[in-house]
Amino acid sequence: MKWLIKSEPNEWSIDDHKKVGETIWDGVRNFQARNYMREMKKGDLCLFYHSRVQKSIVGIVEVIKESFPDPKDSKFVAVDMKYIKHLKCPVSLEKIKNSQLLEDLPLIRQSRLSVMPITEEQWKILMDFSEQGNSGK
DNA sequence: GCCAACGTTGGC
DNA sequence: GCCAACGTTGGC
Repeated sequence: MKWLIKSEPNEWSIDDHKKVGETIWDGVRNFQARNYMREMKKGDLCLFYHSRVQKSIVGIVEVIKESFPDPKDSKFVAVDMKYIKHLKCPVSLEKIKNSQLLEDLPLIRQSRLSVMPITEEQWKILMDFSEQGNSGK
């Protein structure tokens, strides 16, 4: 499956993730997001979204270890993620909103959800956007 | 920085 | 088990 995960770049950015390569993805404190994380499989790819400050999808990471109890709160779960790459051009929230093809993305529908599944079709559209440029910063 | 939306908590 | 109060997220 494919996913989209959010992070505030002030707290954890795609650049931080690039530096360390592989790291734990923890701190998710929402049951719906947790349930999605439990479904993540090794090898699944995730879009990395910067919330608040940049509001753009900026890169791709890969699940390298499936869900295990969050070390800080065992009611929730964490996974391990490996940095794959930055997108050629970030895909802004504005651009996603303007695309009718993506209006069903939970990112639009449910702005507070921090982990969400992405369909193959949505993934493909977003990959196209990331190649096109002029997506704004 | 504000505040709407929404998830969670806790008193009843 | 309901729902008001509270806390947090994240777009604007």
